[in-house]
Amino acid sequence: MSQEIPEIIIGRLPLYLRALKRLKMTGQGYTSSKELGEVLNLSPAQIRKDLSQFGELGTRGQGYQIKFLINKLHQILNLERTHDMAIVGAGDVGEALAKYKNFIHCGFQVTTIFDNDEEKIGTKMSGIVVQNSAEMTRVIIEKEIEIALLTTPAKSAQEVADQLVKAGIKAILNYAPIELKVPEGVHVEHIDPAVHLQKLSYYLG
Amino acid sequence: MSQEIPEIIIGRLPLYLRALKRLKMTGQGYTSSKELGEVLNLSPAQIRKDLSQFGELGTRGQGYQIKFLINKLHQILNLERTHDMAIVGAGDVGEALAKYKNFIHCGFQVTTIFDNDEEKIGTKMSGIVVQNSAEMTRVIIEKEIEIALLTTPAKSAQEVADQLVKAGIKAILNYAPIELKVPEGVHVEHIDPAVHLQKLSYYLG
DNA sequence: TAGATTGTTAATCGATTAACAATC
DNA sequence: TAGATTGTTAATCGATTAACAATC
Repeated sequence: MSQEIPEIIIGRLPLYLRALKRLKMTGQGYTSSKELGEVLNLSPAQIRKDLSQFGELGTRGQGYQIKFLINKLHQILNLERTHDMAIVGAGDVGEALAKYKNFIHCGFQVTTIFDNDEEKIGTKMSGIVVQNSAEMTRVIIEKEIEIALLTTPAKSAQEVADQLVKAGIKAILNYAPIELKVPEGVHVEHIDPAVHLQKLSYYLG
Repeated sequence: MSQEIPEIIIGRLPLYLRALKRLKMTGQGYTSSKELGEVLNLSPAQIRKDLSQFGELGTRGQGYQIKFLINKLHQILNLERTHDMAIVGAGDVGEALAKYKNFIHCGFQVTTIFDNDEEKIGTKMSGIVVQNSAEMTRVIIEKEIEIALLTTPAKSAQEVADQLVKAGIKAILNYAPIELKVPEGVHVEHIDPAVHLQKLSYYLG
């Protein structure tokens, strides 16, 4: 049935989900593409087009039932179960992510932390014992970890990514300031605050 | 001369800059759109098109002089001076950003931290005294802070953004999981790890 | 000169928007 | 029935790519 949905649409689904959860808290049962558009600064047409990729999720004349649509998005985005994640790199960024409270509430949890620094191995970070990176492949497979949060320095990021791919990881959230090479079928998202700031800086001119 | 450059192009310039700095470290003097494309997983044509928006920055037959192009991008992106930033919200995310080491090396520095929690006001976070949010407008103007890192809970984010706008802030890096409404001329970039993870999660299905 | 690579035009591709019949 | 709002088609818009003359 469903043929290849454009990545740009997949990227918007979490925003829809976030907005819907927010609207649900206000107590209302239904919303419309118009209302969602206002909340998200998107056009109603775009929202209808995006959602229609996954079937007829609304009702003409009434709009979208919030509860139903949240459920549907959970299904589509594979959020019906919690995903286990590993942090690779027990530096400041790794620590911040280990402490980050929103994850569990969004369907994710950090279960494992790796580092190659002898000083750090065996110590606890946010309640989790830091393990030796040398054990990474084995542990990832054993614990069925699905997602890696890559927080090593740029220098070693590609090497670590290669190991993660070997361990069967298909999803990497990359905090290292470098573009990673990964084979087809492995997905990488990038977060680099400096890149965002430099973009903002342009508009200060 | 230069008429309205598309935002999508501005967003790629920091990536070019990052890649160029990396190439410079290898010691080579020139690069090409082909090489940059390989490093960044972009097409050479796109890189040439993007750069040509800002004049003839390369030399036919030779490519781009790395030093010159880095300089030029610094000019374009307003990175020839350091930008002062304020963190609003002294929680875990705020703390992580206060500690983040890459900023200064990219042309940014955190000079001020605000919070409205009596317990936190007056304490130090990464060497910076947390100030009362009630003083925010005054302090931002006095210290000529240009960029705000918004790390409050979603609940208060819009209200804080409104105050920031009143204080004359034109650039906000928003870590709160909510879309902000800001007037024309104010620029917002969003960072929400959960949104990236939920996108990745789709591809695990 | 031959090889390399830019800057730029035209062609292609894909995403967004407008419009409206369907239908609650 | 009248009003509202979806799902979908067609039109528009903008971004990417291909191709090549210019030129080092």
